[in-house]
Amino acid sequence: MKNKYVVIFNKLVKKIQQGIFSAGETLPSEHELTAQFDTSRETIRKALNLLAQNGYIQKVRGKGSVVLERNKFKFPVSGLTSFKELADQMGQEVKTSVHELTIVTQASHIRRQLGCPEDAKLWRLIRSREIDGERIILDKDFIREDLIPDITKETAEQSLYHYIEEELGLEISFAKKEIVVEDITDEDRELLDLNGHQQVVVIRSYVYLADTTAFQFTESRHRPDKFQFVDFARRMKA
Amino acid sequence: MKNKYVVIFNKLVKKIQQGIFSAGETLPSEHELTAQFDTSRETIRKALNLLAQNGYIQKVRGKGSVVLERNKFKFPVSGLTSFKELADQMGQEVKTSVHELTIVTQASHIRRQLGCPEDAKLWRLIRSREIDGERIILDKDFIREDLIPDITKETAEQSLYHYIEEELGLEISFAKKEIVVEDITDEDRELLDLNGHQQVVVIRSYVYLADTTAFQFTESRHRPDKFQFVDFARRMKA
DNA sequence: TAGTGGTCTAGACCACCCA
DNA sequence: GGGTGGTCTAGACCACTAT
Repeated sequence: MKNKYVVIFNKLVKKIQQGIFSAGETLPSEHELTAQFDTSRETIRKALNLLAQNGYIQKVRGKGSVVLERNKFKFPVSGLTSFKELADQMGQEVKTSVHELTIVTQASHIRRQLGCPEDAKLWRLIRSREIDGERIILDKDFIREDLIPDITKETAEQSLYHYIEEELGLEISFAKKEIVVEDITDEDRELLDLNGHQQVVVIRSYVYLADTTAFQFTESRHRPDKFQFVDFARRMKA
Repeated sequence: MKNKYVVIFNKLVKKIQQGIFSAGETLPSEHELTAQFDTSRETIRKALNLLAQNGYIQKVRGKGSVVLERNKFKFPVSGLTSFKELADQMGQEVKTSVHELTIVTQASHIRRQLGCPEDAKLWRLIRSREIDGERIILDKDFIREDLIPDITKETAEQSLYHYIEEELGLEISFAKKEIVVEDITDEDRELLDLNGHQQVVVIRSYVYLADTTAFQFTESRHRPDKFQFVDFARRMKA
């Protein structure tokens, strides 16, 4: 909350959410905002770029920054969100069960994908997520033990990301994801309430730290009727 | 190709693709690049931000811009890509069949979502996509007729986006997407080679022009075994 | 300590939109 | 023509990483 442009971004988000700036209208011009926040125009522009990237506004040359409607979709913040954040946002009751938490020394293909030493140990973590009394999601993680040394059943049941970012002070930076649909496995049958479904939606992701090291591979298997993914894509600009 | 930072971005991409800068190494420092390209540091930073947004590099404070590996996933350019671009990238033989191309005056719920006048007409376009001899994808579009007046069977079979951007000179800006899995309909059964599948992956999207007007709603229905979505998410920064 | 990227400033000129 | 956002410059100071 220190960066000036982040502070300004947050203030503008609040005003949009409160309806002080409402959809369809334009924000005050960059020049005006520069005066209001007593800063430079480039700083204002950084704040506005953040608003645009998060789908709050769209900038139109010669016209202004138009406030967009944000309600047609509920946005679970496109991209990097932990399961817990998502569940909290949805306001649903969620129960996580840890089925396996072990150290493995095999799985060299995953070790290679993560780009870590051949002798590195990996955590193997299997969790199911129960929402409204049904086990709907199966999360299977491989996590580098040399980077994240202490994982307990308790942290795995709570938020792993919170532990990594807050307690270990590591910064999670980006993730590559793949979404496909696959036939169910015996493991799915055992650990999920499939309700007759024969396929699951599989999200595979590699998660990277701020120093470019990959530390986690996750396979998240969702029952199709309870799966939703929302995305907000825009043409890339600087 | 006029903007200085875009030109620099393209030159750096080429060098990375040629392996002149290879994965794991760092690019020359911003200071150095400023001298090399005879420009200001902020301009170099814009080019580097583009590289980062497109997954070519990751910047690490105090260290440099690290070149990332780009081959673990094939990236079909996250976000806004037309079907034709995608198919071209994959190098697959694709055949598009137009099943319906009409003007509708009902469908007021879609008209409301698009935020267009109640009396506006909408194109209704239904196409199937055949890849390797199988009809795998069913695309159902609603398009504002007041913005895109002339759609022929031929343009619908070729690239609609090419027509909109190149011929009409409209700039497509961003899209909101939702991905879910649904049971098949009679229409799916009729127009797709489902190969026994009982569900399809449905991508619903609203597509916006640069002036913030929504002009298209698309429902793209994919046979699950042929569906893949790749995403490259990063923490948002300015 | 030297070098890196991150932020911030105060100007400038341009392309575009609208009255 | 006056206002808008888009680009670009030439500095400055800071936080971080390496050695």
